[in-house]
Amino acid sequence: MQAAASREPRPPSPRSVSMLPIQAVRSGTAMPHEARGGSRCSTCSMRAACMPSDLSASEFAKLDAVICTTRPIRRGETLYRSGDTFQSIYAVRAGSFKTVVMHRDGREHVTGFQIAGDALGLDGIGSGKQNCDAIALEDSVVCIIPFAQLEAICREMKPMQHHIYQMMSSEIVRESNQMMLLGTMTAEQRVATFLLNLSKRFKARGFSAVEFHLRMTREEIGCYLGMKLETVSRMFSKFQRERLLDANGKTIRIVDAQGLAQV
Amino acid sequence: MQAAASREPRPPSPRSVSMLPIQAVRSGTAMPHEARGGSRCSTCSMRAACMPSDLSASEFAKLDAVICTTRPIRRGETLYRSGDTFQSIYAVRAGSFKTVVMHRDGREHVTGFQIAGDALGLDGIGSGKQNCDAIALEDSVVCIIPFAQLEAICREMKPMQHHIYQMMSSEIVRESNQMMLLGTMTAEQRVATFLLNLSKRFKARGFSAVEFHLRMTREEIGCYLGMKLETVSRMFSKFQRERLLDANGKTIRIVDAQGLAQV
DNA sequence: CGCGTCCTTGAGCTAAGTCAATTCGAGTGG
DNA sequence: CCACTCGAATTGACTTAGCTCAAGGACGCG
Repeated sequence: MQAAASREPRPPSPRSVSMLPIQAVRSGTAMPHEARGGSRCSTCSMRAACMPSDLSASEFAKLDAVICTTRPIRRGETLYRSGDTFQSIYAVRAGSFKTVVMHRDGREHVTGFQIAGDALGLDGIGSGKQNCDAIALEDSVVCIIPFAQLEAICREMKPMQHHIYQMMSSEIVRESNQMMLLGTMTAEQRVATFLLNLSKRFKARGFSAVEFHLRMTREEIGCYLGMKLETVSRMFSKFQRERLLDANGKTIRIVDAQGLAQV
Repeated sequence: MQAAASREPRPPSPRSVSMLPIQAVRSGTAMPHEARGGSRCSTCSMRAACMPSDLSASEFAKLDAVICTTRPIRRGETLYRSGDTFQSIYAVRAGSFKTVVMHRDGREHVTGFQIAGDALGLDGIGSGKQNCDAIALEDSVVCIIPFAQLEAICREMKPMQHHIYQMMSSEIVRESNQMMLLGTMTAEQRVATFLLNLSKRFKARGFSAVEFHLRMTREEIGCYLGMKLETVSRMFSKFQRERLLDANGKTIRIVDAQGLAQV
């Protein structure tokens, strides 16, 4: 329970590592911390989501030197667990995750779903320990960003510093909105808001805003929205009857976004 | 109703002011705090809450040069409003606040209560606009911390940089826990958790953990906990019947903290 | 000392939860 | 390729926690 005083074992010199190809992933096993190289931010398709837009070439080079490793996570496996020592933050490069907080009495709550381009692990900085479990909803890949090194970079690179503040602040705002949803909306409104929000995020990442595949179960959605899985299912059916939605299992087609918005 | 764009007149040169006593508060107001002399972080009784503990004297001096102004806010007045241009973050020096987010349809939700030592305004960094209203629950005083200057300081002062990350991360964790509360707990559990949490925070600030005065109405509590004011009232009465609590209007005495915890 | 705000309590209602019975569908193994 | 299995999803019937509406009481402030 007691937090360790020093939480960041100095990582090895970034420079030496970044230039080398990292050994291939061991087959089959899911060892934490296995990592592979060749992941340059400067060429990443999700760049716009993770980085400030106004970096110079030399600044990019510095970043590439630090964020040199990615890690594949299979569906159902955890990227980190509540209580793990915090060392790095992560960016989802491909796939998707859920973050789950657990109360000692076993109560569970999904605090968020992260898709490609989203950040993970920001909640660990405060206490030096991860505060939730991050679990892959499908086979996924994350970029590993050692936080101590990121902090150092931010001290030299103003746009990067500001960007990190913005990311954290945005997470605070996102959570405020979710609190509002949980505190004031009906089940119907929550589900509608959830779908529209997902749609917007998919669109922002270049996917279809109208038709998409849910990676999570009804139960996980319910756990995120503060309701039971049966209620989620009923709302899906209801929206379908009202011609707002076309839901076929996990495939969702939004028929009337405006209608959904004013539920 | 319409928020003014900026309600913070650019403070005069920090250096000149920080050494001078700040002008007296307008007559009539009964400001509930000690001497209004220079607002130096280095001598502030709430220091431990706002600052890293390991600053050198010269580092303190730099901070004192930036965080030079305080602002009194009367009960019911707003420190900032949703949509205001973000410029500064704030530390509550005395008194207390609530933060309220509002949905376009008029739905309102209280996202937090802040007491002395707490930070305000972290949610504005992301978008450059304040995301909620901050309203004083009693006559209060805040320290104004211009964010651009704070960022500059953080680039030079590693402990301060880390401290800001920690504060923001802790806010994310706090909100996660509140989401869990809203998503999974019964009304009874929410109220018990709320009271114990307040108690803990008062204790951490040197006030009694057992007996305290609520600054907010039942309605505001309900709005924070996602329930109606009548339900809040009923839970107070229930706890009183069960000898867990002694509630007399806004004065609360916690009789059986352990009992409350396992409700 | 009178008025408005806040709080308490009761009675009945309703949205969402619980429990249960099918149905669907993606994998798995013969 | 089909049968089988097991988790996921849907739907219905019934229950209940918390909401709504209403009335009365307490308190604090001008």
